Amino acid sequence: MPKTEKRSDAQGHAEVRERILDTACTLFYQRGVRAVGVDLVVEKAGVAKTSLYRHFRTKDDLIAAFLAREDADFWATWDRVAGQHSLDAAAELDAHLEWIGERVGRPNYRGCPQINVAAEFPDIDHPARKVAAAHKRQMRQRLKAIAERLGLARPDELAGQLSLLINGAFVSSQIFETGEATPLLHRMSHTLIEASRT
Amino acid sequence: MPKTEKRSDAQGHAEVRERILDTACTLFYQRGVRAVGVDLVVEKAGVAKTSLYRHFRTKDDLIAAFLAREDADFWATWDRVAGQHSLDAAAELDAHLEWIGERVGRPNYRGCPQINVAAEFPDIDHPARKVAAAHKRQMRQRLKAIAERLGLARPDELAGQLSLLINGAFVSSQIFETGEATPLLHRMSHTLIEASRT
DNA sequence: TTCTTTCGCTACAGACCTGTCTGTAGTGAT
DNA sequence: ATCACTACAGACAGGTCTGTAGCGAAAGAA
Repeated sequence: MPKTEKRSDAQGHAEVRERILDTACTLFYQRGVRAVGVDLVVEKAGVAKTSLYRHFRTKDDLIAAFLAREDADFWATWDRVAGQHSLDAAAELDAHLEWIGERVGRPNYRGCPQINVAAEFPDIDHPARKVAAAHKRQMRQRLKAIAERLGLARPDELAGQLSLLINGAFVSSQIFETGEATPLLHRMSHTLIEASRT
Repeated sequence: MPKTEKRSDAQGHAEVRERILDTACTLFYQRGVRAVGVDLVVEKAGVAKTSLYRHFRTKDDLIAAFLAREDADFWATWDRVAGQHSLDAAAELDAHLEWIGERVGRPNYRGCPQINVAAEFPDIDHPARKVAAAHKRQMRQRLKAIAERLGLARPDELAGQLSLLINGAFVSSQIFETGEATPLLHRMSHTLIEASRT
């Protein structure tokens, strides 16, 4: 049975990669990227260091893969929520602000990974920084699409405002009390949209 | 002449400390704290490593001193601007958003140092994190004082909104074009204040 | 003078970093 | 059976990190 064997091999291969990336994501996010060495990732993942360097050319590539996964997870949640409000752009935006506000209020929340990595690595040519930049561009783009569906005169302006709002929520979690973020986001968003209608 | 001698000695002593802290501030902000070793600080400052460790017990203390200086500089600018608008709270707030917006639009702007250090060091007991937390608390407190002078019903709510606004501007500089931040801050601030009057 | 302090410089200890290399075991393919 | 591939384990190279110690020079204090 060559097919199943081949499949099991490919599965094993991908599984090791997944285990490394899973571990790296948790450690990088929780402790910071520069604070975590590859030796720790290898140990916690229970793999050989050679395996890590087979799947990721350098640590920088692993960091980029970390942000790419966070990016994918973020938009997966976004798309799932968006799918529940395909007919009502205002409700969709509220729903997004709802889960974002809930997320930043979690106990172990440590900010947006994209922003954190950008803070740690000044070089904008770093592979991870390119992922981060693309993530923030897409954020503004998606918010603009919502603003257009709302029928506003200057959708890009509102998209910029909402981007600033969300990024602000990401980094302001410390100064807010539990459950304060979501209603604050909702109220600000409604105010800005209402003002944008004139 | 013991007095002048003593004075010159004390001046030299303080001058070395200043040179170290100046250099550390520039390097830490421009390249990130973890990316800069004490050897580099010592070399760029033109001092001996022993001098650095005479004035700062550990690198962590130097990082805290870095944030404390940034904090002092920030409020010095704030106070200077506030002094020009002692009679008009609305004008004062606009003026603050003006210089903050201008600052985040500068070419080498790399975000708020307090936020960046918080991203690099997860431990909230780190001496630098305490400085950062106090800085953000004071920000909200000062904004609340302005909201009170504006005669609003819920000054703390507006203070929270404005804090989020300013923090958002600090980390969103990348997605804005040159000169976009200030008018955006002004428009959002005016909208939120107007809505807060009802 | 002599004593003390601080300075810059150099060297060092011990730990950690990234990335490579060697060697061994298992597994599927031919 | 032999080849090709991947896995784990561990040692290693070469560099960097923080923090300490010893050296002589400069300069004020006695």
